[in-house]
Amino acid sequence: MTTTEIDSPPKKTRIQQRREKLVLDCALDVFASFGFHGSTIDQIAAKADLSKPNVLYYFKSKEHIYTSLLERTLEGWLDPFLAIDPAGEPLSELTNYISKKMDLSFENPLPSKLFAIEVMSGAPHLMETMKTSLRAVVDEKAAVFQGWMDQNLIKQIDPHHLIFSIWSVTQHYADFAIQIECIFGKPPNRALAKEAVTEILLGSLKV
Amino acid sequence: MTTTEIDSPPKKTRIQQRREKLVLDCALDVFASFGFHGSTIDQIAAKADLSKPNVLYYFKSKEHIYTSLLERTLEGWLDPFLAIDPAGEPLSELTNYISKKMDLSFENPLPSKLFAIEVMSGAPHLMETMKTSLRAVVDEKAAVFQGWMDQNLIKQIDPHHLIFSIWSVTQHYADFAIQIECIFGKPPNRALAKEAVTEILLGSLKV
DNA sequence: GTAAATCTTGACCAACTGATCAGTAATGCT
DNA sequence: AGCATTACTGATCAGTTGGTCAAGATTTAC
Repeated sequence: MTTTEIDSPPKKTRIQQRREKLVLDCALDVFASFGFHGSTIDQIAAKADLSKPNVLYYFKSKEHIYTSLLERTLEGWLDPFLAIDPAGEPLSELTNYISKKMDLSFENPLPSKLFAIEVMSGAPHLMETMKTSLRAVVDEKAAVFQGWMDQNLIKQIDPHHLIFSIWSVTQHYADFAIQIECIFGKPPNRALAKEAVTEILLGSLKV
Repeated sequence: MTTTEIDSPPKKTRIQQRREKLVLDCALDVFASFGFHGSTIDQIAAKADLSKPNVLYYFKSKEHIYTSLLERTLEGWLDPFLAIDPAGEPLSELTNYISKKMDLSFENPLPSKLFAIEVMSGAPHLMETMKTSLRAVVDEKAAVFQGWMDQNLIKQIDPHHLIFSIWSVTQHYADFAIQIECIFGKPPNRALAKEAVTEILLGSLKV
């Protein structure tokens, strides 16, 4: 009569929780560099300091690791995007969104890289999500942007392409961090990057 | 006294030329989707309709295919960028550059994807090039942009980040073509995309 | 035509891949 | 303590990988 029966399907041990998180963290590191086909369970196991069978004790297959990782990563992915407030002041909402995305790119670039490689590999595990939920979310926010434009709060620009532009530029600082560092000869000044990017992306929206 | 002795080192047979090109074309298709580690010689051979040993007859290893491909692709890569004329009218030069990059992304997206995956995999084969020649080229054009800004022909924006933004947005239409198609439910209207992107990227530069 | 050079292939190899399994160690529970 | 569940391991397997090689087919040059 202790803590049984509640939460019947996912009765996770403490070790299970820790190990699964450990494996997913290490898997993110590997998959975000080499994609699904280019990564091996051995790489993940080595990074997690576990034996390969032990990794497969927590996830029944390589694909299960990958899909679990995609799900977990997807969870927090659209949060800043969804947080854009239709009732807020357009330019400050967009500025804030870009700021959050740039912070994410600098502090936590791996999820962005994971998605990028998945999409470039043909998106076999994300296709359905993109065609349904992602599309719905994008269309919804595009409508919000369009509303702002109709009210003449910002200039007229195709809202979908505006979203794509913001995504591509901000995530570029995650996906292409190495290239940027090579060209600068050092890691970029984050504040400067954020400022420049914001001005480039939003400068044309001011009425 | 026919066509001998000229071009002494690379005395390529007609078959050699054709086959090497065929292999590289097919390799581009494979490597641009799965990266170096995720691709196999068998995939390339199958796509080229050649046997694996036959592919290895023309390139001694998988890595030789890959590096040859990177070299060949890099050749034409920076051409539009280098073609930006310091003496030209800034906004039309930039508009023209963006137009060319967008056309490339739509018509020939694979080179962009190839580079993207290579960079995200840690750029093991491009590191030196990026730190030297690419950096030099970017710095040179950044100086040109800075010159335009100093003459007040366009507004002040950090030129390096302007270059990164243009690259990321235009190449996004190559690298993330699948995602864009999922969200639109169909391939995007190219003219509209080009127009929107140009306005977003350059709108803030108008004096 | 024919001989030399080029081209192509099937068979093969060692290393690695994802995955299984029987058995062992550690842990949790009373 | 003692027992059941959970956690972990080495050995192993079948399939795939990059790469080799000797031998045969084809093209080229004269």
